[in-house]
Amino acid sequence: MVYMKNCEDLAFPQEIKKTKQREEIFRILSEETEPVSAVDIYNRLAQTCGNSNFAISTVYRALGIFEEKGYVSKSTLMGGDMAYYEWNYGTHKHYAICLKCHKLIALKKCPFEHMKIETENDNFMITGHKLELYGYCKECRIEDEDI
Amino acid sequence: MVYMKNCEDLAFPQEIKKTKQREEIFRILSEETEPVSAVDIYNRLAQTCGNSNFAISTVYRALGIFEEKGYVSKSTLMGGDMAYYEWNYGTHKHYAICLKCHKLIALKKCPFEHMKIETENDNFMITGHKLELYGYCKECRIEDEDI
DNA sequence: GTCTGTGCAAAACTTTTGCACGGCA
DNA sequence: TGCCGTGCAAAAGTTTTGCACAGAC
Repeated sequence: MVYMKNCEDLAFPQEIKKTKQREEIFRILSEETEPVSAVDIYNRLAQTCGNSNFAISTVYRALGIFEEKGYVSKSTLMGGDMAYYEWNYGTHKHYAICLKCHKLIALKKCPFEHMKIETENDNFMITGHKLELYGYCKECRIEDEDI
Repeated sequence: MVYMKNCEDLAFPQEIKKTKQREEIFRILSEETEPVSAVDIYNRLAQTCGNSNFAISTVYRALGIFEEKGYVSKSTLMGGDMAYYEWNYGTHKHYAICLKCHKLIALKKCPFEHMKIETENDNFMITGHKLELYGYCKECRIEDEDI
């Protein structure tokens, strides 16, 4: 995990070789406040750089490197079949996902920060976790009073 | 969510039409104590019933129905690209996943049972959640002292 | 007959891989 | 030269879909 003092410190990681493509992918990830899929990134590249010389495999490969070095975290939202990627700003984030409109709402803080969790035999060393909440956002509850 | 008093109550759900294929899929799910993939189920069907007349699409369709009615929960473990399915015994389960040997270890209880979680605008109605823990199990820590 | 579930094959979709080329030290 | 990243196409793997048929009511 890479820790930074604040968002202004955000820069392309030194340990990863810079290329035009990786810089663009980094820019998109760093501008984004929500997890994005590889295809999202690819489409956004097509918009900004013309539908020119970017390959989807380049996106996957760059994301793979970023993830391997701990700069990006990968997750599968809503048990879906596509992976979403998000730049790691030191502290991780969790989301609540509206079951109706699929909007993501960030949690104020990680509920596990100071929590002790017991596994079956109490002999598991926990190093990380993933959490997703499901439910209904304010707007969807107002629209549909059954909820 | 379907609540049952205990495991002996476990029976094929009345609201779903019984077929030979669905009963077999149900049996495999109910015998299994860990999440299984559609392909796992398919292979186990091939073993028990001969490699005869079962189609993988039948497995997916049955799982889809079970999930839709709330009897089965689907998840993607370890950010992988395959979905795993598990029969819902009323109370849900969480797992700790060993990053080395990939073994699953069940949590003693859900850490969210009585927890209040705040979202950004405090206007989200939480109805469910998914949690995965990562780390190292006892055996893998002993084998590899670096951990 | 009607309805629903199924097997089979094909398609769709996400992700990975092989390979040749291009840029750069 | 050697190395690494890339584009392109093809492949792999998971999941879905179309269609005709079989079985139940």
